[in-house]
Amino acid sequence: MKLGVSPDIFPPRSHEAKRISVVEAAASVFCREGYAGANIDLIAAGAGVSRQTVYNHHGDKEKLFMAVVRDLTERCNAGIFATIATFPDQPADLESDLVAFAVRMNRNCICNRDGRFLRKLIQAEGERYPELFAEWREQGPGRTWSALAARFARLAYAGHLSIDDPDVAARQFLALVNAELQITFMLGGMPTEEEVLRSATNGVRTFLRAFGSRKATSAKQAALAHA
Amino acid sequence: MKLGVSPDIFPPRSHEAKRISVVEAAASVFCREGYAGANIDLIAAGAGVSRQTVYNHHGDKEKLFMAVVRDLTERCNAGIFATIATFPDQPADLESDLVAFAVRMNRNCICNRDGRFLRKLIQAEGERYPELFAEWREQGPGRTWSALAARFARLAYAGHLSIDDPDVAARQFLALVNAELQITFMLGGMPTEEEVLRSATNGVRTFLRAFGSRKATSAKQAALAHA
DNA sequence: ACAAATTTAGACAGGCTTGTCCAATTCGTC
DNA sequence: GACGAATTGGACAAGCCTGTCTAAATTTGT
Repeated sequence: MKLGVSPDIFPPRSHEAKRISVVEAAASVFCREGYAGANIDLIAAGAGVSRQTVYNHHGDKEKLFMAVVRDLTERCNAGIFATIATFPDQPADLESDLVAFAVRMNRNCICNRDGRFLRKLIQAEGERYPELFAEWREQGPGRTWSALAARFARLAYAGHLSIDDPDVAARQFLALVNAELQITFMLGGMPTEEEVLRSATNGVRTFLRAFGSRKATSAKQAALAHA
Repeated sequence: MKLGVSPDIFPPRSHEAKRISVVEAAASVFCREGYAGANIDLIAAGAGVSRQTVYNHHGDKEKLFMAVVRDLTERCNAGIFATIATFPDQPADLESDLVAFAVRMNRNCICNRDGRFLRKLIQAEGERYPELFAEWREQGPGRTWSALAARFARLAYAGHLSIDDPDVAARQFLALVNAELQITFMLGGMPTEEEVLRSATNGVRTFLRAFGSRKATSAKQAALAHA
């Protein structure tokens, strides 16, 4: 075991660590250059690995691409469901709790590295690999919307919201809190913390104007009147 | 018809027709395969011309790509502003008029061939050609939102809506009426007429729950109470 | 119909990329 | 330290693509 300072930029890594490193670098290059434009040498260099190692681990370019997509899909879905678990089921202040939830959702799932990469790969190559992205579609957005809809339905049942169709409300919630980030997303950019917060704030405000229950609203107005 | 101008200013009609045909075919191939994956032979075949003609008209692959983007940007912006001109400034039935407007917007600008192609090119190559898409960004979304915001402000001033910030309302209107089409757009697909109508109907309903003026609402309720 | 411009098909060089092979080196583990 | 597995760098063939060139065929304007 070497105890001296290693001059290498890349410290020694295990077999599995290298496999992961290759997938990470591949994700970056596939996203930046597209599938056809991606260069295995560039990926190997990005991973700090020889080209042969890339082939040893993943066979060929297409298998590597699939590994990248599977990896991103899995991590993104995990992040999304972890974040949905933080939904404010018993809100202290509904508006600020929903804004905070929306910001978490954006920061942890949509704007982060994995989210942006997966979105770009889906947009660029989705038509070429239908079966690959069909899995994402069912596991990801489908279940996300259902889970979110269930949470909103619970809020409505508890009297915090007035919702006809929880599925529609869930989709519209996501659309609203991202309304001002569309352009940034389309160009693959990363919105600033301020932009995320502003979009979420405006979106939640509109969402509550549409779906806020009259009970909660009048209670709040009464509280304001008392003060 | 002849004005005695030098003939070389007027290229033969089929010359120009071929130029257009090449750009159209190029748009299709660039979108399907990405910039790096696009093949000039494929474009030439799609346009029904020889490869040399492609080079005669457009120089090289990059110039051809820029011509494609400029073409799509121009046509899309023209379509968007033509559609915004049909905004219901004096609505008979606000809800159904806004739904019809949203459907027009989707059908003529967002879901049509040019819209889908331009969106995909921006997503795939936007970071590689910042100056090219910066123009689109300013001429397109920026002006679209301003124009739409102005129309909503007028509706609010006339008492049909209750809006704090017309710019935010305009962006949220677009986000809401497209809320249920996101997945289809992401995969580059074309939503059915029913999907467009349903998304617009749900979106406008929520929009009006949030921004419908109390005057109009209470007038409607009064009318219902009278009946 | 004639002359000029345009288009075509095909060949071609040059460059780049994928994927393989191999000998030398390094790593992990005993 | 020693042994087997993994890794490296480089060379390599094969294929693809861009962009150029040419000579022949076609179209256009007059």
